[in-house]
Amino acid sequence: MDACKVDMCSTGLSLALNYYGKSTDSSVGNRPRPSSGFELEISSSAAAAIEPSLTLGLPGDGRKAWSVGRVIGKQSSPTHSVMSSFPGGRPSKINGKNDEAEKVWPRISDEEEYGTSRKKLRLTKGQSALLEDKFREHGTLNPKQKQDLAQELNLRPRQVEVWFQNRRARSKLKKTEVELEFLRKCYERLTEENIRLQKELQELKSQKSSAPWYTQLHEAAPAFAMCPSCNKVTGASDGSGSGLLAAASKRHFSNPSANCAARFR
DNA sequence: GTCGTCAATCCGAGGA
DNA sequence: TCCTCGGATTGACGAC
Repeated sequence: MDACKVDMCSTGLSLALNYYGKSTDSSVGNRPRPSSGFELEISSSAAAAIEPSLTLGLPGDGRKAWSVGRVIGKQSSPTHSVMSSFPGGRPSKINGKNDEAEKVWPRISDEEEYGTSRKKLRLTKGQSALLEDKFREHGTLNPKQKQDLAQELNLRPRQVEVWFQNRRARSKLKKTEVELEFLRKCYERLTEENIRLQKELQELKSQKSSAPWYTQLHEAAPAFAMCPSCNKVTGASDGSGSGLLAAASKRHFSNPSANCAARFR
């Protein structure tokens, strides 16, 4: 697992972007648990207004335990073999090149479904376009819609189902990539902000230590205020702590993660 | 138990 | 030859 982490000392915030690499090992004997995706972890050491820990996991939901690699040459189960869409001996090309006229809703006959070699079906542009349109309308199809669409495209319902399944998976992947890019940018912004705040804090600290004693006294004044009605000297009413640091952090840190979080809404 | 969906993976086709 | 795309398979899981 790769991870990058930044501690925002001045704010008590800690950020970690974890990447869980994709496991390709699908050995049956010692089944690993492939888990892949990105996870942004925002945690706060301060028991303050920020959520103690926020984890954004991508893309797996942890539901899947593992998957066993396919056995080459294995015939699929009866239910699946009926649905199989790699018919043996089916020519994918005519005269070495796909003929557009022939490609209009190519039909696969039943006997072609049980062949030995695995030929890849390529959907025509028209078929793909229609499938895309339907996908934009609804990400999943009910059995009736599936049947109708299959009929319209001259495909088997199973092929339509598989197409939607793959389409969902790939669009999710795409979305994950976009989110990852956003999180990276967010992370970079927060890192820069953190560096800037640290620098500013240092400057303020050095200013404070080098200032004359009466200036320091003046800056500390908010801790002791005069009540306008009773003219008595009292402690600061909001109890928000010592002037310099509190003011500085109030002025410069107004929830830096808010901008990033807002964009997820 | 059946069905639908998902994650992981395979693997043929085609382009660089 | 390598890489990417995309259609297909498989097994797990949840809902019913």
